[in-house]
Amino acid sequence: RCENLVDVYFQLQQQVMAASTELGPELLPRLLERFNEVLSSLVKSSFLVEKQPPQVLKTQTKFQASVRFLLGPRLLKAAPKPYVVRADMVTEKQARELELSNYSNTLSESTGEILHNMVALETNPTSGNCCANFKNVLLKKIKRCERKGSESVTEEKCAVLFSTNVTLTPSNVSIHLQVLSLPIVVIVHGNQDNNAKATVLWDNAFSDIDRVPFAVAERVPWDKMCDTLNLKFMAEVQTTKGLLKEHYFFLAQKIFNDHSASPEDFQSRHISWAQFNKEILPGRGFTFWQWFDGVLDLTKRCLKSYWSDRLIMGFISKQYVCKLLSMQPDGTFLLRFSDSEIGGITIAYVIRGKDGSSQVENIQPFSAKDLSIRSLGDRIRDLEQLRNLYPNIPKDQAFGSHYNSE
Amino acid sequence: RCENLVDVYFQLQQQVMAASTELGPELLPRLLERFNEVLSSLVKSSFLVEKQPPQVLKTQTKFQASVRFLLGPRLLKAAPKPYVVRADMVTEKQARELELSNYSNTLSESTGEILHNMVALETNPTSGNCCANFKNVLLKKIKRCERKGSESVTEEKCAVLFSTNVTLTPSNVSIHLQVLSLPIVVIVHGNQDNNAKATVLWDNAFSDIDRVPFAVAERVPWDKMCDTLNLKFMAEVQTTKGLLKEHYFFLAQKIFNDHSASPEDFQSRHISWAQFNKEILPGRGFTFWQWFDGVLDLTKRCLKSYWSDRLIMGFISKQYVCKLLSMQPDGTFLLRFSDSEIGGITIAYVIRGKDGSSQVENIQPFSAKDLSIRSLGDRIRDLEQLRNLYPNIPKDQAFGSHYNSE
DNA sequence: ACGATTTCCGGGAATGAGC
DNA sequence: GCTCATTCCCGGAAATCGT
Repeated sequence: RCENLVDVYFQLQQQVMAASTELGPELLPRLLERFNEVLSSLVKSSFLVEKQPPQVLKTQTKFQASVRFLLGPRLLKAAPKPYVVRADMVTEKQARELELSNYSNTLSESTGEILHNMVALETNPTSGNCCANFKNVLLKKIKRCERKGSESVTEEKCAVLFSTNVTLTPSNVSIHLQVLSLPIVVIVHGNQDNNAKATVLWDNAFSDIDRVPFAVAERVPWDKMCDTLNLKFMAEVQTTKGLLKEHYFFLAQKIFNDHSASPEDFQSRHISWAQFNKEILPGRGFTFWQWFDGVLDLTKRCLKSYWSDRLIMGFISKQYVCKLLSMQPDGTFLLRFSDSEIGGITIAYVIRGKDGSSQVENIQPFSAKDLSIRSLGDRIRDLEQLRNLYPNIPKDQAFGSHYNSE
Repeated sequence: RCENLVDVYFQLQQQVMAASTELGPELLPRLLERFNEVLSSLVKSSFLVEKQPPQVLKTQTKFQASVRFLLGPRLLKAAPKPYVVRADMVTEKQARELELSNYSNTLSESTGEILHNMVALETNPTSGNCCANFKNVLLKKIKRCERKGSESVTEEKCAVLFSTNVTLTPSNVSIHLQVLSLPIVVIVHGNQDNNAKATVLWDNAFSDIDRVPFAVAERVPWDKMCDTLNLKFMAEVQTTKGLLKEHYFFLAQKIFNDHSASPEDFQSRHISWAQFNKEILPGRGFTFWQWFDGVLDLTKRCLKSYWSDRLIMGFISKQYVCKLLSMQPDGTFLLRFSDSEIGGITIAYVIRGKDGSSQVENIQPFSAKDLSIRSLGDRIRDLEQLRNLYPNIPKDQAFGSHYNSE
């Protein structure tokens, strides 16, 4: 597709050249200059990141990336010595300056050394793709920017700048190609992964297509956030069963810390980045996202099939569960994610005395580690006091297919 | 002490110089040359490794070492710019060549890059020590030698060569100082630690003082081995209670795989390196040393106090235990190290029926991990069938001080 | 003193080398 | 296919930084 444009370009150029005598000495140079501009911008925009580096990037850990020069096969046919593409870390500020200069600047200082960052731009003879494949790249160390106030390192976005100089074959024009990766959060330890993922999620979900790098809204409509959380949940857990209205309502209550508003009230509200992953949930030791990510992780690792069978109510408050279960017969239970513990799921069940009194109990939440020792299904089978999954499915019917053979 | 020798040397030299005219033109040059030799050898032998690098050295892991130039304070008083000592890995072969050349050669090729291997030789003003302190050294990668046949990388010995050039102040003589560390086994992963420790233990215990680097006997008298194991055991476990005659007998039976010889027979035997840590014990998946080191580790980590109270028979065969216990009353037990499992301790006890029949049981051995969950003492308290520690100490009396509060 | 950030490194798992 | 050797990297613990 891109090649066609080049063909058109060259045809046009030839026609102009053929008609050069007729065009007169004033028009011709201006036309030729215009041609150069067009070619240059065409060529530059055909230099793309094919495989993005990981957006949460850990130092001292190998990663992969690749760039592709779409017009390479067309314009670099007789490359004498292979062109080399280099990859460099750039800060958000550097990226912004590059963008402003329309990618004509070259990079001054490095913000972190990348090992094996020079790779030949090669045209694969079979597929005809002109790529530079960074297979063994590793960020040695990151130089952090000066941060203002409460900003944490996991809110800091950088990018990888891929750049090379090529000489186009027919015209012998030398051209500097540069392209930026998507924004990247650099971490040095797994304990920063959570927060880095939040930054990336927020950026990917709420940034405009053509923004100044890497500006993104500070607050967004809650229903957009819901969509984002839902997509993230389904992608992460690998399930087709998404979040439901009631789940969103519960999540809204949690993130806004508002237990009086109605579902409709929340619809029109806005949620800020601070509420999402900076402010600690009241009475807890973690943020909304840290909690939600814990649920993602637990569900992905241990509860995928249960969730997909809709056996997990999950996103529901303890109080509401209490209300629901207290009207149910003895041994009715349901599953909800722990509010107090990251990555925990708990079983709530009702004990009903002969006199009709009812009491709702919550079992100490299970972590992914617990469930890897003995699965949720088996644990449910073990517990005699559990009879029916809310509203009233006999537990063996609901969970039978998840029991492991004794 | 060393300084005194230098003083004597200089006095002697001055006397000779004073008498120079009397000595005549033939004698004087020869005397002076002799003086130089003496000074040189004196100076060279005052360059020492103060703190040895770890003899089991893992790549990519920081370590420390230091060298000291005893005559530094005496002979380098007015050093204009600080002298730099460098540290390099050398193979056994290189070490041998250095030794042969009497440390006059310089190193040709490196066998592994050491990071931060250049350190200033500085005289501490308060203590007056002239040292180069390698605080932050790290072996990046090791180049292995070609190995013959069944040799494993953990049998390969190298060393660190410390070297520097200094100019002595009074005489202005320049001199090249070199000194080798003790032999070192380089590993790349913790799973090689065992075998590397075996090589080092064997080398430290059985090498001659002045040997060609790093020659060591291939077989040694068993009683020397016993001493070595005993010293190692006490050092490692940090106990004053060493191994006993019966323990040596059991170890001999195990390592020689000979269950008919008497303790005296073993006394005169020789044990080979292969028997120590190359040959797999019959029917087991490990060598003698691997097993013994497992015992060391377990005892050091979980059983120090029990061993020091002599509550652990430990090194005793299952068969012999059976014989001992079967003549004891019901519930008599003792503790022995597992033969089949590395780093395991098992409880053997006797069950005596009312008819006088007896049966000796062995409890599934406990590992260090098991014992860190619940200690040995508490486990013994838990087990109702255990009554008296062999020969006949009530268990609460023997182990009472090791019980943890409930 | 505390939380944030980073370094250090043991050890499981994957990969590669040699047979 | 196995064993030996190495690389890769998670995540606990400790050190260090910043305030």
